[in-house]
This record gives sequence, structure tokens and C-alpha cells, in this order.
Amino acid sequence: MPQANTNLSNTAFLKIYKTLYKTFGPQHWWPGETPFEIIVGAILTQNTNWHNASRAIENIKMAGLLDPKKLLKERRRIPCLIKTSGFYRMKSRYLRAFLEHYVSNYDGKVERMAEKDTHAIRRELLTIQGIGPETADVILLYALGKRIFVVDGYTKRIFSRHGMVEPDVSYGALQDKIENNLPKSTRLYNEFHALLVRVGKEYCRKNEPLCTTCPLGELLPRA
DNA sequence: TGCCAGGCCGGGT
DNA sequence: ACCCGGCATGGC
Repeated sequence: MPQANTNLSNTAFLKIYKTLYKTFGPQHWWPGETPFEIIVGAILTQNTNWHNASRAIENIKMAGLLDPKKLLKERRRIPCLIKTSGFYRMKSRYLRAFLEHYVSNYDGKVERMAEKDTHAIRRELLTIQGIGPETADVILLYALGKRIFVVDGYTKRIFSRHGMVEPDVSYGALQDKIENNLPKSTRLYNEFHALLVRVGKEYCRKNEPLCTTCPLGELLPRA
């Protein structure tokens, strides 16, 4: 059934996207040269600023281990290499869990994983320790090129502060709402998430109740 | 200096 | 089904 869905929020989400794109331009996400680098970054940046995570990736690169099989073989070196990313003992376990799954089921080849249906892969990723909904969706969208919208803390904060969702909206509910009110475009999902992180970092931090200078300022609820 | 950062897990109600 | 503490480093 082709949805004739032209309600108000439909235009609101798209309008925000357009405003952000006009303001900031293309973000060229995800930062990372290969799908595997993107996956590693997705795990290392959990609740961690990108600066710290990217330094950990650099360490892995410098060691010549930014490759699934090599990294799995040298997994004992991981904690030392990724220390700067924080939570490094947990993240070492998470990385190892992913590597074991990835190498044994897909021979460490992203094309093999991408052959499967999007939601089948998603369910599978969620069974791996350390991969929750956001990390799974980052892998799907940015490493596998699947059409799925990535929700994160900034997404929730920005849309709730603009009165479009409740602050405690669940991951899935927000994801559904956004996907149902935007054109179904992988390219747009890719760019929109990146733009939300950009504007979130610069204008929508936790401690700032309402921003008055951000490009979306006119959409703020009156305080 | 304390707070924050591109979450997720496990144990407790 | 929620709720919450733990996980850890580095920058401002």
C-alpha cells in the first residue's frame, strides 16, 4: 500500500533536514576508509567522543591490525591499542565478540554479510555482546549501505527539545517515526544522522536546556 | 574542577 | 517491563 502520508510532521522532519543541510552542507559520513574501519569505530565510539575513539583506531592502524582476521589473531593486544577510547576492557570484549562472529560466519568479508536481508542482519547483530540498536544500525547504514535510520542520543535530544517527541521515547519508536516521515532514501538517512550529530555537538549539549542560536532555533518550544 | 562524550550490559525491582 | 549503576579516557 503506497502510503499517502502527508501529515504535518512529515514536512517538519524534512524541513529540519533541509535546514541543516543548507547550513552545514554534506558531512561525508561515516569517517573511515573501509567498512571494517567503520564497524570498529561504531563500537569504540559508544558513549565516547569521536576524538578518543579515532585515536584508538589510529593505534590499530599503526599496528597494522585494521583487518578482521589479523585483529582476531592478535586480540590480546586490543586492550592496549584501544585504551584511549575509554571503557576499554568492555570494548575489547565487544570487539572480540564481533570479530569471532564476523570471521567465522562471513570470513571477515563485508559483501558476504551484506548479501542478507537487512532485518535478518540486524537481528543477528543484536545477539552479539556489545552491539545494541544504535551500533547495529550504524553498521547497517554506513558499513553495509542498508537503508535504515540511525537514532542516537543527539537525535532524541534534538527532536524532544523541539517538541516533536517525548524525551523518553524509545529507540524503535523514534526510528519508526522518523522513517515514516521522510523519503525512504539511504543517502538521506546517511546525511541526516551526520547532520544531527553535527548540530547536536555544537548546539544541543546535555547541560544546555534550550539553544537560541542554533539553525533550528525557530522550532524551539517557547520556554 | 566537574561535566560531558555519536551506548550497552546485567542485576535488581 | 522498566530502572539504574558500572564501565574509563581525554578535552574543555
